[in-house]
Amino acid sequence: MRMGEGVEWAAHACVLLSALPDGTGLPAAAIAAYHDVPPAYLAKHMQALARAGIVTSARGAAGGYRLARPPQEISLMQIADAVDGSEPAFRCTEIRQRGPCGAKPEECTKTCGIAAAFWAAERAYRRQLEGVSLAAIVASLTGRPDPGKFARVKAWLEQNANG
Amino acid sequence: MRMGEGVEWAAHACVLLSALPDGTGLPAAAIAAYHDVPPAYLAKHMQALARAGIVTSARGAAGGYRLARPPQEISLMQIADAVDGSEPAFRCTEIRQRGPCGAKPEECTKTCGIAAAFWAAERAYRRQLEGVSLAAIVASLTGRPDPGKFARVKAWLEQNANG
DNA sequence: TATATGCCGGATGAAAAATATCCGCAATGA
DNA sequence: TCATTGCGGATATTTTTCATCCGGCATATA
Ligand code: FES
Ligand code: FES
Repeated sequence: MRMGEGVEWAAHACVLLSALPDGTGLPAAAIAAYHDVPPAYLAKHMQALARAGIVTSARGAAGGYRLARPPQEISLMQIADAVDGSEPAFRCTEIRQRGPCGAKPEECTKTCGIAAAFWAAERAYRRQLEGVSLAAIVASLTGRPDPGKFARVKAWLEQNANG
Repeated sequence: MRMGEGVEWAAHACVLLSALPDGTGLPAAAIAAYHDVPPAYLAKHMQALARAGIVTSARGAAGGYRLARPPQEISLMQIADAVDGSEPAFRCTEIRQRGPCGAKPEECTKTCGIAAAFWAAERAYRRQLEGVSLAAIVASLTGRPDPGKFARVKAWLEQNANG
């Protein structure tokens, strides 16, 4: 069971966008350059974030991406859903209805206990991620290591942001 | 993020094995026929269950599979791990160390907050599945619909089991 | 011992999904 | 007008999953 690597890219992109000065936009190409990932592919993921309403996009010269909401109101779950899809990981194919002793459809009014257990576990997973906001992530990242780092990022942003 | 469909097969296979009379074994081909799934492929998953110590296998005439432990001591998590692998779904590629403002390795002594959040959610998922025993699944399945069903399964097993 | 049964593991192939790129189009500001 | 930038679709490449097959070995039964 593996999650697409685009989720890591998108989450870090959102962290970067959270440091973007108000009223400016950051082009997808700049976000890709910052993280050293393929620009065309990251652009796809940014489009997914835009469709999900997590970031807003402005086309044309002086355009780019910025967060659609304050970081407190963006959760990791929303980012992962936008990029990786929100379908359940466990897919029940109603195997209990197949074979020589298969249950008849009218006997299967309630979901199979196995599927129910997996889906309950996925709900626990989702509940956990819904409780982690982008703001909390940023706080855990910027607080620590070296104040110069934040300044360098800010300088890079001012050079590469539009607006 | 999707889980292999072999997990559903293996879980149902374990449910079936839990109804197997003591001292008998059920060949992989019989398990496949019971669920109407490709025999050769299910055999692979059964081998994985055997390697994980969830079922034991007996070769030769009158051989087959049976549970290695009582159903109370088998969890859905163990089955999923055996069949689908136990690697974390979220893979951190240390993207924070890349690009023009990348952090130096010596700054990255602790795991990135994003990866930590995803892995914490996966722990919640695992904790949930570890709490569901095969015995609980069987109870939720056999209690309900129709007593004749259980008898039919038993009869099928007696016809197809070895031992 | 001979034979049939049945698991084991590796090799192989087909199908699907993830990864990655490109291009034409529309929108926007200079 | 013209350069810039996001949008969406089409396409190509790589990786993973799904599935089958076969030779080898172990075991029970006759
Ligand atoms: S029938 Fe799909 S999990 Fe039981
Ligand atoms: S560097 Fe991998 S999740 Fe942050």
